[in-house]
Amino acid sequence: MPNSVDRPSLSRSIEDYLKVIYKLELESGSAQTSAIADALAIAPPSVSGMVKRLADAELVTHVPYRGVELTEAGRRQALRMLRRHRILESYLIGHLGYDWDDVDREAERLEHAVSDDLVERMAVKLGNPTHDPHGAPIPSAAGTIDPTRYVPMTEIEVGLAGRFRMIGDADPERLRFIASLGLRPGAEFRVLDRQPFNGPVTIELDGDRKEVIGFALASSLQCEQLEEPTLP
Amino acid sequence: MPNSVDRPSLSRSIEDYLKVIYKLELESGSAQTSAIADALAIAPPSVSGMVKRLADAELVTHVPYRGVELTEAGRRQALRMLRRHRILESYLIGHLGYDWDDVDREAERLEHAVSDDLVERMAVKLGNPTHDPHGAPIPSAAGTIDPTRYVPMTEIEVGLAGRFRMIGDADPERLRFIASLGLRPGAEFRVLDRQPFNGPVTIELDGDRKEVIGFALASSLQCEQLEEPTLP
DNA sequence: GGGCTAATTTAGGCTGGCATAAATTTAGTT
DNA sequence: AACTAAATTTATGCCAGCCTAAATTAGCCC
Repeated sequence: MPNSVDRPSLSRSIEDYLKVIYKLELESGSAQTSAIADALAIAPPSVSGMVKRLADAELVTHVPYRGVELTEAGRRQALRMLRRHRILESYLIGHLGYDWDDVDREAERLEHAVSDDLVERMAVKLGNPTHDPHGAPIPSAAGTIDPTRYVPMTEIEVGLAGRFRMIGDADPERLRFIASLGLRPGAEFRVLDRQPFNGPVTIELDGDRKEVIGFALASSLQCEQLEEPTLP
Repeated sequence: MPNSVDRPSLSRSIEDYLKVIYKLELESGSAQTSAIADALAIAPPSVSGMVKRLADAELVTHVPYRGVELTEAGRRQALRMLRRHRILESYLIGHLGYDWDDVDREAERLEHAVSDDLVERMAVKLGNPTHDPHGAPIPSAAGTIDPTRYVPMTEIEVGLAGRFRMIGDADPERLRFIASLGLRPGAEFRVLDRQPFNGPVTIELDGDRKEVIGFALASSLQCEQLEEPTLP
């Protein structure tokens, strides 16, 4: 019996808050009330109220007017949710015929309902993957996660090669579009051109195909830089 | 797109009420406030309140002090939940290694979260089964269900043969015990003895093994009678 | 450092879903 | 027909989570 006693079972709402706070901390270092409200599509005062409850439960620390930070317990729960979500996505795609772009909604609903036991059974069926089909790292059951940081495609210099690793976005239309370009996690490319003023990026794929990608989209594509820039 | 518009999405609580009311109607013809309260382990006044809401939503008709009856819409939703539950159980057992006795809890949690789409995908993977591993009929996606009525083991006369078809109970301990007797859905037996005053039933299994089963347990075993009683 | 704006929190309200205590109805005696 | 026990409903209240409107605070500009 790996589970200590009975889970206090966080509410669905709290689980969502923790997930969002984790992502915000990751992206911008801190989680502010309005950013949380935006991400969850609720009004800022509602966030203030919930933040108080989260702080009471010692899942976050809160400095008034300054934002919120996950405690160790909060981080553990957030990673647990992330694991659930990504294992679920992987399983739905691998064993139930879901599409790359279509799977997020379903995983979002299930992640609040599945037991840890079920998640681990799915993980076993999948061969305990470390990355999901979007290229995102899957936290381990113990709560550790691959800390690799990627760079947005918009920051790779012209002339250099890169490898597309992960798409943070979950919008099905964007995912479908990316897939239609032939960009799947692991795909290599070379940056041919980068327009100034947040302009589009042109890349070469498979050694011959050229694709032009808008700035907003390109900056959501997390990549690995495969060559060092030549010093001037 | 089989789904009309967007589901009004019943709350988890309402889904549970409808399921319980359906089962009570099936077992005893009617669903009374206290029976619902018992089944859901909540206080009777809470049921009164919810019944009002269910009646407002036209899922149920309510005659004060007399109990409650599903409307056509309520019945449809109840059968939808039953399908979810039984498809989920079947899938968890068939594809994720869950045990017969262990699966109910997990299905109970998931049935409120899965989409219709996912349920149908699971059904396809299972080959669109009509019965779940406990022998219970699975409603079709269209909302029809095998109307076969079985009789409790306690009502089969001494000397006659029967076939165990279905166990209504979900208590893991009871399920394990039944399994340990070698009683699986489909198993044939012959009633050797039936004690009066709600006494135990003795059956013969596999042509030679004798088992004595207490009244309470035996009356939860839904069976088919395989021979007609000889007229006196 | 005074004042503006934007972010945040407080105040007060609503709904769903539960509870307990008290009133009411039903049904079964006698 | 009246009484009583059990079932049910009404009356209130609580908590989680959301809302809007109003007050407060932080950050910045001049």
